[in-house]
Parts: sequence; C-alpha cells; structure tokens
Amino acid sequence: MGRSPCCEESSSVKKGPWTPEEDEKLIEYISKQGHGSWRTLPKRAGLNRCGKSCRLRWTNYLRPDIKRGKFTEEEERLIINLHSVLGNKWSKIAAHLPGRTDNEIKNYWNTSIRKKLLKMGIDPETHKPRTDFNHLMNLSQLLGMSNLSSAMNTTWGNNNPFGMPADITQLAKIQLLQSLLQIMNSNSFVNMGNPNLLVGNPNLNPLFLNGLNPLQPKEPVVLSGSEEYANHVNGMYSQAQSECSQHEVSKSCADVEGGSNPQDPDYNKINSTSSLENQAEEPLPALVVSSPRMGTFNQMNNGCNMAQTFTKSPSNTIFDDWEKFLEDETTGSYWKEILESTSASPILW
DNA sequence: AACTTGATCAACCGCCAGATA
DNA sequence: ATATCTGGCGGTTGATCAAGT
Repeated sequence: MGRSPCCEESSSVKKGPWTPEEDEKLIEYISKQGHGSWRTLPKRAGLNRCGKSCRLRWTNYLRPDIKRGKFTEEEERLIINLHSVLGNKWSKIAAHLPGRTDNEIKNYWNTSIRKKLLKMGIDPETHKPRTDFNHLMNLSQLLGMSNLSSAMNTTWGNNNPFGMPADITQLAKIQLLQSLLQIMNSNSFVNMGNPNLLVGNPNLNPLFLNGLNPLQPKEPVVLSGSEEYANHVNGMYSQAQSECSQHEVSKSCADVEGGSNPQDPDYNKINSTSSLENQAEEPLPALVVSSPRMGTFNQMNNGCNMAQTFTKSPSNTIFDDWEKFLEDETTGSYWKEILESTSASPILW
C-alpha cells in the first residue's frame, strides 16, 4: 500500500506560510468546536488548507499554551539529558518541557545543541566522545597549520602572514589530546571508572577543572568558545548524572504521556537501568584532557595499528603532530614533567 | 551598498502504527 | 484477515534575517 493522501487529491490546497487571517479562522474554529477530525477541519473552518497543515499550525504555533522565546539553560540541560535517554524522540522530549513543541526542540537541537556538542568532540547521537578520524584529522590539520605558523613566526616575526592566534593553537592541541585520549578510552586502554585516574595523581587531575591551562601552568585559563562550552556541558552531564541518580530522569520519563507505562517501549530503558545510570557505572569521561603517557601511547599504536589506518594528512599524521606537540619547547617541559612523574607512579591505565 | 554566508525556524514530506471498515 | 484511513512523528527544505566581507 502506498502512502495515503492526507488531502483530497483534486483540491489545490494552499501551502506555505500562514496568513494572520488563516490563523484567526483556525483559532476561532478550534476554540469553539475543537479540532475534531483534522481531515475535515479545513472545510468546516473555511480554510483552503490540508488538514495536516492545520494540525501542524495549531500544535506548533497557535496553541494557547505555547511558550515562546529563547531556551533557558535549564531547558537546554533537560533536553540534552532527555536526549541521552530517549534519542530523537522529540515528542517525548517535548512532553517534559511544558509549552515547547517537538518541532521547536528538534530545531533547537539541530541548529544549536548538536553543533556545540560536535564542536566539543561529543557525538550528539551517542553522547559519547567522538572517535571518528575526520574529527581528528581536522584537528591534526589545524595543529599542522599551527606548527607551520610557529615556524613562520620564528622566521618572519610579527609579519608572519600565516599567524594564528595562540589560543586557537592551544585549543587545537587540547582537542587533539582529548580526542586521542577518548580513542584510548573507547578501546579500553583507560579505566575511566577508576577514580584514581583523575583524583589520585595530581598530575592527572582534570586539567581544566582546576581552572589552570595545562599548557601554561599557573596561568588562569581564559575560557572562550568551545572551552567555555566544555565546562558548561561538563556541568550539564555531571548534573544530569547526579539528577539521574536522584531518579529525576526516570521519574520524569515515566511521566511521559500520562505516567509510567510499562507498555511504553522506552519503559524498560527509562525505568530499569537508564542509559544515564549505565553511564554512572561506566561514567562519561569528563570533557577534559588527562595527561598522556608514551607507554600507553605506544601500546595504542601497536595494539590497534591505528597509525596504519590513518590516511596521511598533507604534512603528517596526528601522531607526528603529537610528537611535535610534545617536542614543542613552549609546552614540552610541562608535559615531560608530567610524563616523568606519571611513569614513576603506578600505572592506572 | 551589494553580496555572501551562516543561523534560525516554520512548514512540508513521507513513513509508520493504530484504528476502523 | 485485509485494505484503507487517520493522526503522529522525525527528517528535511526553503524563506528570512543578521552578520560579515
């Protein structure tokens, strides 16, 4: 069976933006008669529109309880939170945000949140760190440019036409580090569940959480762009996890469309061990950089043959960038210090 | 001022599942 | 049991606007 037409085949119903007059007609009709059958509504209301179009206009725009304006931080957090549990079930997510429509939430996700998460190296579909090589290659190329830029600076000084802002360079380095570690995490090289990893070793402390720039220790980090958002999202995730442990998500999800419903396909997912609760067992790595270890790095390199799977960037692989990065005089001493001190401490990962 | 680019969002399209004949 | 209808949903498109060049 093919798709059934939502409107009379013969009718030349109007499409496109609604006029104020049409809105008025629709509001007046529904407020007096209720919508009844959407299919027959347009005729009854004197509208030359498809029933589907009327329903959409009403539910997404004209309904009296629609909330307008920017999404609040609280709403944004809730959306990310719910999306991690429900996925692209916009209507179910919308059920938790009074006055917000599924369409609005979907748009907001696609235009804003999704991009922010991607920028942060988080896969918006899985809510886990991205490990795709394209992302790494982009960082690698950025890093390559920064290396070139440094070289040019050395040669040309302030007249370097390829000069890149220092914070961009550092951001690229940070993100590259983060991505590499995320790959290691996803390949079980790192036991992120081990609290010692982040807490036990002072050098392995989350590098951003203490507000210090790992590349320039003792200097406060000037948060801008994605770093700022990283902290923001970090907050969201940690709060989401804590809320989840307080059953907020389970509770709110169970309330979807009139309460906990064991027949709801999402019921088990939501009410048993929710994915967020699973994350509590297998917590999401914080959006921070742990310090690198050459031992593990080699292990990764050998164990996965990852370097072989990389296509070479025009100048080098990310491992070459890594090497350059570690050799970089401006950052080298700090990282060498970390490497030395961590190699002396028990292997945590 | 003109043009380009990117972001936003209302609206449409097509599929699906449940209801009904 | 099957065909058809209907409402709902998620994905996508395109118009509009703002910011940048």
